[in-house]
Amino acid sequence: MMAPSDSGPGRRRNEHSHRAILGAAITLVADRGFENVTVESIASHAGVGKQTIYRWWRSKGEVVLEAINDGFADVAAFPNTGDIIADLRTQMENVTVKLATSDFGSAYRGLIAAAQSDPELARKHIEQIIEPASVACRKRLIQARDMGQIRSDADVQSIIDLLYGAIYYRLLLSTRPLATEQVAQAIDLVFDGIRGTG
Amino acid sequence: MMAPSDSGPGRRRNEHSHRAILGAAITLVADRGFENVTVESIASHAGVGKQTIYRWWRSKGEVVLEAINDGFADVAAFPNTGDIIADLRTQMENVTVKLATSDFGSAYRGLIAAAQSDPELARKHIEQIIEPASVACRKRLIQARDMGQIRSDADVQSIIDLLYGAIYYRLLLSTRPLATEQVAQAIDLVFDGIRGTG
Amino acid sequence: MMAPSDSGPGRRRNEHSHRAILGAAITLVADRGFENVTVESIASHAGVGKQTIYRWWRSKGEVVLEAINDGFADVAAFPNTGDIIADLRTQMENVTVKLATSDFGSAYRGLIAAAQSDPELARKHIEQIIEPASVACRKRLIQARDMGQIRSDADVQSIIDLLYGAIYYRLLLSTRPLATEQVAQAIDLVFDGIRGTG
Amino acid sequence: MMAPSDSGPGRRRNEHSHRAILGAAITLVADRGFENVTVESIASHAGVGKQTIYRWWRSKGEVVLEAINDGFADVAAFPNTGDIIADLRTQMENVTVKLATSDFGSAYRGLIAAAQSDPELARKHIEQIIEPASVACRKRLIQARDMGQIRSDADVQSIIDLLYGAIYYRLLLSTRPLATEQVAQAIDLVFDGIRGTG
DNA sequence: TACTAAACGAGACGGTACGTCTTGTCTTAAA
DNA sequence: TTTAAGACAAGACGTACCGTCTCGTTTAGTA
Repeated sequence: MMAPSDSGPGRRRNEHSHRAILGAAITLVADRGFENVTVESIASHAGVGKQTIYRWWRSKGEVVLEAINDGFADVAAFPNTGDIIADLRTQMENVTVKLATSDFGSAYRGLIAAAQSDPELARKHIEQIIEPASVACRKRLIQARDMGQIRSDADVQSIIDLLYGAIYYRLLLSTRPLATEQVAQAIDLVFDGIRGTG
Repeated sequence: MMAPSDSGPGRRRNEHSHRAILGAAITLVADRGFENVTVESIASHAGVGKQTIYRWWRSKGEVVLEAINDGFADVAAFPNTGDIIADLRTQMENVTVKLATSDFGSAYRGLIAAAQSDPELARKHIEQIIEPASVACRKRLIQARDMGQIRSDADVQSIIDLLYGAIYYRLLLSTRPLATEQVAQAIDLVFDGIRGTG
Repeated sequence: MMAPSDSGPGRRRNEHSHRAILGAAITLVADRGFENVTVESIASHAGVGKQTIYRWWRSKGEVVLEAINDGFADVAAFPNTGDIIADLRTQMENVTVKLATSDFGSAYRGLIAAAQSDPELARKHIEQIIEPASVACRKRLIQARDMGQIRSDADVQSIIDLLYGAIYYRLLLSTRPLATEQVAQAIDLVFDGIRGTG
Repeated sequence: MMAPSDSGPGRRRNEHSHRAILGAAITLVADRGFENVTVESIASHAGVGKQTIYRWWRSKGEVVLEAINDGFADVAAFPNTGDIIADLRTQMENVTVKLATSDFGSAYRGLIAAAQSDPELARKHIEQIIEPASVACRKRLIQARDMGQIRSDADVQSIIDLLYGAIYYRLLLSTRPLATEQVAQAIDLVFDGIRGTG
């Protein structure tokens, strides 16, 4: 999403159309799957001209990225109860539940697929979704490490890759449904490897 | 790829065309990226009619799947030196190196992306690539567990998901290049969690 | 249709297939219209390989030409009662009735259409259908002229073109159905112009 | 050709492309023959997308119909000198000369052939070309009949069918070239049959 | 009784065009 | 000046047939 012109002459961006586009995108992607949604179908569903979409987004993928990013709002805050193991478990479960929601998960899979051949979209995906989650997780892990809750020699980024890797692997590469219990087992194994003496 | 008719009347499948198609697919995907390759371009590069592709494969994705599967041949055999930690490290490193090969890795990313919106292709990907690797890994882990090299209460499938998850996460969701050292760090963490008393 | 090899070793032409092909051609053309019939559909309907059709005919048009030529057999003989006016009227009515038969007429229209862009087919059509009819008509007209039944200065070929022209014009270029009464009116006008003093 | 939207929003039809398409159609049909021209070749010759052709015409045949109709403009007006015989002779000669022009005649033969298997195209051909010519001829004949120049009991439609039939018969079903002298002979015969006492 | 040769049903092959779809851009009239 | 509508050039889609080319089998004559 581009920044709206903050001032100057000319008609301002129509917020109603903006929301209608994001809404149509999410609805259509849920209905037909990411690949079967076209910019034209989003435009006609939103009662908007195609040009209005191309004016503010580079592609269908970026529309969906913005819509999905909104949807991740409720798992943005990393819990901090003082118990790192419990907090990681909570957060990973929240993320898993979110992704296991079939409409949302399927839209997100479509977005990730689109990003494989669109480096700019990939960059924005990392920047807006992956990195923030990673940073929050890293911050919490470092705090825990400082408190001795996890081993001081464990590489923080590797822990993050293991935790999220287990979830995304099941999201993208498994015929089995993504379930919290399964993910929990993998997480527990990581806990066993990283537990500190504190 | 369909099974060739074993007998009966009619002209036989042209193996030269078969190989030319797989070759053209790999070359083109490496050159232009999966999304920018069309069935038409594969056909014309292979000196073949489009129908000959559609006769034997359902889509571009399935052609690339067959070509990629051939390419995985040299990491199919799971090492077995008796030392599970060393064997896992070797295998994961081999897989990582394979996927880090930019042409191959990029083709494979395209295939995985295509499979997100084509359940039949996803099924074949799992069946022909993911499952065999998973089965080989499981077999080796169970043997190691029986020998006491890894904890008897560790869930084998979870271990597999963690190991492969860490690799695929970096392949699909990272701007950083996929490197063996990085993957190795994650693997070591898993080892710490699963090491047995043997 | 090509001539069969007159001697030598080798399997002889299969007359059953020959008839099955002509039959399938007529049936299919009647069912779907000339343009919607393919060599493949004739072959599969006749239970015959495509090559067997291409071995004996140059194209779909030539298969249909042979089938149609068979169908014209019953209007081949020109009546000769001594009264040229009555004979012409009889013959033109027979031809009209034949062409007004919807299956036959529609197949024949398809053949004429195909001949517009296939000079070889056009040549064979003229040679096998148009010319024989023309020759028979010419012979009868000349005999009548010699008997003084038609004007001696009337150009015979022009009479033929007028008579057949009126029929074919209605067959090929009219939305109105081809009917004997209508054709008869035109013929009568020609009679008025050519009547002799005998 | 469809009627343009009379108003409302949206880009207007591009008249330059419209003319380029008709021009390319005529040129190509003259060059290669109707059957060897494809919608794709018209599009690429006209520097136009295929969709722009399919947006305004149902088929190649309808493009050519429009182009041919333009070409008939100079024989649209039926002469009226007061002498019906002379006028008919003039008009029939003009039409013959037009159709004998090899490019134009060959394009028109292709159109008539296409119309044999496309009832909608046939309807438009009749409506836009055959009927107007027929109506003009009928009007002139009725005026002549009223003036006693032709027999009052002659069926006007039959006269028209004879005159045009003789021309089209030679256009579509003869190996001999279409020539005015030949057509003239047939017309004279009709004149002999219809001449009135005026 | 073999051998040779042609025709057969089946069906894969390299091509070409089809008519449809979607892309991202451009043009218009209304608000 | 932005909007919705919608035409535009481009080009890939997957399908249908084309006419040719194997296949392995069947049928007739030589030999």
